[in-house]
Amino acid sequence: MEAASEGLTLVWFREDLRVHDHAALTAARADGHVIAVWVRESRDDDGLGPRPLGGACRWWVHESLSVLEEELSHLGIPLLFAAGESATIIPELAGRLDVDAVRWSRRYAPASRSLDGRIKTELRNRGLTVHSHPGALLVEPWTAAPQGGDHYKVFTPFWKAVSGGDVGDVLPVPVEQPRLSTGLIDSAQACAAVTDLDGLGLLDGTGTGSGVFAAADGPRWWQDTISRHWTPGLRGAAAALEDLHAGIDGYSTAHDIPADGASTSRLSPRLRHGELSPRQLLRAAQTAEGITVDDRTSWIRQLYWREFSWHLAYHHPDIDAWPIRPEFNDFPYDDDEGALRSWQSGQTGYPLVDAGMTQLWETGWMHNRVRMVTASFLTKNLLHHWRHGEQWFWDTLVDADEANNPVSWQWVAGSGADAAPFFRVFNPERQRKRFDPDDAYIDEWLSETTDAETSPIVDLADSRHAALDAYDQMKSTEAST
DNA sequence: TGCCGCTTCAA
DNA sequence: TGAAGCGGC
Repeated sequence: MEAASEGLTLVWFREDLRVHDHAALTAARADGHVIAVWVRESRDDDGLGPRPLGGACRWWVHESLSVLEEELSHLGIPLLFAAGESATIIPELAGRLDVDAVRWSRRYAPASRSLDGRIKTELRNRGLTVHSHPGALLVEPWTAAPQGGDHYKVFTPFWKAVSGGDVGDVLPVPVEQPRLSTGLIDSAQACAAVTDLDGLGLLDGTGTGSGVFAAADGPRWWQDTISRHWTPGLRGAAAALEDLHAGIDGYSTAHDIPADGASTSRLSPRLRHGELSPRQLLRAAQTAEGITVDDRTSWIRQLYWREFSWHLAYHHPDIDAWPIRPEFNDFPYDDDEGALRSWQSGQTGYPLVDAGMTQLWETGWMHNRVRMVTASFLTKNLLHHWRHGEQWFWDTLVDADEANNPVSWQWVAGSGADAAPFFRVFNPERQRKRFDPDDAYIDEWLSETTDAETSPIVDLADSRHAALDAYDQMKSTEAST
């Protein structure tokens, strides 16, 4: 092991809000001392950078950052906050702090990778050492490809090819460092973009699409409600990890049941914000005792669905805006504004859909099976473009990420590479009977009065036929061009 | 990781 | 009359 020198490294935290299993932080500590920064990034003129956070994620990140600041402080590492364009802020901070190196965990969305590449070049031109480290994924997207193809388009071959590989060991929390001089922090704060956590404005407003509710409930109400259901940051993540065994046990049969219980592990926001690493979860799942092969395998499979989504997102720029199958550009969507509002506010008259949309609004999270049902309802029964649903989920889910969210919507809408055939239209009444036969989930989220007062906004059989007609119309457009 | 309508066949 | 099996969408 290398002896620690007096080097100073700036570690740029992004979607990796943890101090364990953090390759960039570990490497930086091995080189000497560390100062950390998190930037609320706005996209530059070229549209580079991460997709602006939705409302629910802004709340989560605000809370999680305040915990991360504490955790880093226990290690003697100051965490700086800044808002603006990272292409300007990171080099300026590196200069003012006079660091020797800059390190970060890789991100994989094309617009973010381009920005990171640009920043890396700029820093190297100034003579700094720069390293990006893996950590957000088990499989680097450029390392897996089928024979004669550039990337996998179907999950099962991807899963067979990449699962079972060695992912290495979980890294421990680095050892504490001596306090850095206050003069150093002062020089960073001379940078105009540097602020404190509240100064980032993450809690201002409720997000782009949530005006639907804002008028009735006021802008703070939403965050206050969501916050009753989650504890972002270290303690919450550790508790979620302790529940992992219960989450895996019985998973292969129970994961389709939306009613509250131990049927799902609710780890998605932890992964989204990097409070837990996929490697750590994989290791924990592999070593959990008293678990059947079926349960273990189907749980780990879900981890790899996330990998597959990022694999697709890496290879498809603008996956949140354009269909992977281009013929869906000609799909005759209806896009009725009132229908969208009814869906968003859980007033479609179909209890499973309305319960799901209510759970989303109240908690920032929705059970996966219900996500599929509500998404099918919007894109097929209401004939809305999947992008509108994707944007609503982006704004309201605490686990919305740039890959899973658009890829899953495209999967349901039929425009994805490995998508469900379009004619698979979920029937929300039938799904309700199959997966919530005792109304446990419905009763959890819908009051009897709302349930009874709302009459269905569309007929299931008629709207299903209309969707199949629209699909035929798209195909005939395709055939004639 | 469907749904529907049709057919068959046993009560 | 309805469960069960299928093929088409």
